[in-house]
Amino acid sequence: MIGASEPGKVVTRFAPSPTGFLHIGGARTALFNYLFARHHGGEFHLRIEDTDRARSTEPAIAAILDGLTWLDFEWDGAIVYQFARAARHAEVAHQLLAAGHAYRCYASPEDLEEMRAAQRAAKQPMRYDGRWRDRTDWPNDAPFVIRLRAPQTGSVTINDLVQGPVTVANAELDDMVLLRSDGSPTYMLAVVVDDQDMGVTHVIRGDDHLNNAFRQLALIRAMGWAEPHYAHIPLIHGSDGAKLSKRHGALGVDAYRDDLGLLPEAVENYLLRLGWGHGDDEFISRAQAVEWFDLAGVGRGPARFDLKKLESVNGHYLRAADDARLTALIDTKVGGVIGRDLTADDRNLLQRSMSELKKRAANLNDLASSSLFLLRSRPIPMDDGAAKLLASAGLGNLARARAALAGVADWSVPALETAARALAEAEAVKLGQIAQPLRAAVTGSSQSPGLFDVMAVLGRDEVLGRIDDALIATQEGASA
RNA sequence: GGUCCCUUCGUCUAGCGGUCUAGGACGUCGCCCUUUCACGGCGAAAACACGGGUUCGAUUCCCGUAGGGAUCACCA
Repeated sequence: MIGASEPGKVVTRFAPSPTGFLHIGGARTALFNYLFARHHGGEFHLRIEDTDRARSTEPAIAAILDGLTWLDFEWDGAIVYQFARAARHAEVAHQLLAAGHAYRCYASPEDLEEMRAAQRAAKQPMRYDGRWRDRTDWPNDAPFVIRLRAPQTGSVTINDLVQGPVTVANAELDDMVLLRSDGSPTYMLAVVVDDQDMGVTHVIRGDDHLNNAFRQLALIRAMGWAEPHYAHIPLIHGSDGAKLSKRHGALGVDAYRDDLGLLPEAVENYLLRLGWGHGDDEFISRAQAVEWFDLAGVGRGPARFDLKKLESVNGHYLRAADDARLTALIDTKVGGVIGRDLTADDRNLLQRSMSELKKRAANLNDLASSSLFLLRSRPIPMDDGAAKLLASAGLGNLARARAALAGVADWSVPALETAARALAEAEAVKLGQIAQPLRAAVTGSSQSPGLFDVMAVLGRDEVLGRIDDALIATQEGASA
């Protein structure tokens, strides 16, 4: 036993193959395992299935751990590396062989390919035909594999916690390979032995493994081990209903963080609601998720991935997030664009604007780009909308607005607004006639947070300076 | 193709025989708020795949059909 556990305690595990990044489907499987374990006060373990030496990589392992850590799915105990346990797997295979529950098969890959070709031609199901099942006339030095002597009659029913009772006839299953001719264990053997040794009580995984469960059960029964509970959750599909691929956002979770600028709690909440629901609740905290999560509520059909909804959920969490945290999260993004490290003053400026900025952003990238105008040095760049506003407003209005603002003694939001409104009234124009050109001059854009809020945070000198910049630029543009 | 599984608005879902004139959310559209954009508020269009049963009564139970998915390696 390598996974410490008390009798009756729930033990789950997440067991990814380190052949690539932690993708969104894997993250959801991890989430469900994590939540189920925590809900029952049990343990959540992590096992890296690195038996495929050709495809397993160190960077992939690092990416998986990084993703789980970012999502805050804290695992219990030490990480189990499957490859390191190969000797134990082989030991079980030989135990089975000695007990007569497994046998040597000397069929070569070519023999088997020939067999399958014949089955294909005859439109028969392609299954190992058991040709070595009862033979003992073993060639001396020929390589062989060890196959499980699986039951051939009757049927097996799994009471899957998600799928319900599922029955498969044993005749549908063939004798799977346990130990390869080079002595290495197959996945089927390794999974069963590791789950057993780790004390896993609930196997929660993608439903691409549902068929495997029946064969694994045969192995478990041959060993006389305790049978775990199974829960096979449907895979996530792309927006077109096809299997999730890179086209639909089957990215590593690091891409959700770095490229899409999403918050981990948003990704978690979205993943939780994908295939599972709790009444009409849309926003569910970690604590609530732990309290409410159950496997029976997981849908049996594949759910489609919807980036729009994920972004919407992210917007919700962004608006709820702490201003200092958000400021820290966009720090390097912003610094990269303006071409310098942020100063303490910069950060202070960002943080004081954050409550307004975050209402307008769906992700951290939007948040960072919408905050740039605060930190840019004069003269700040004008976008097309701003240039158009300034050109049509004319010099007079902007100059009069500047004069009105310059006369404001107390540089506060209400005082600035009062001054602008007074000017609009005196000129007999709508406030927008005054505010829009000002917005363009001060923010370089036709869209921004509340103008008076912006002016208040930027300060008198900076605001008047920016207006002067715009006046000069407009004058030059008009005379050119 | 064999086996297994699934099927409520475009999408995620609520519903677990009568509460359904089928609820919520995203998206879409309209209105309000308003100095812009957002946020927020209000409202609209939008679904029980189809056909048989069972039942006094089916979105809910059963069986077909269609559609979708998973899987059939000395890969995991």
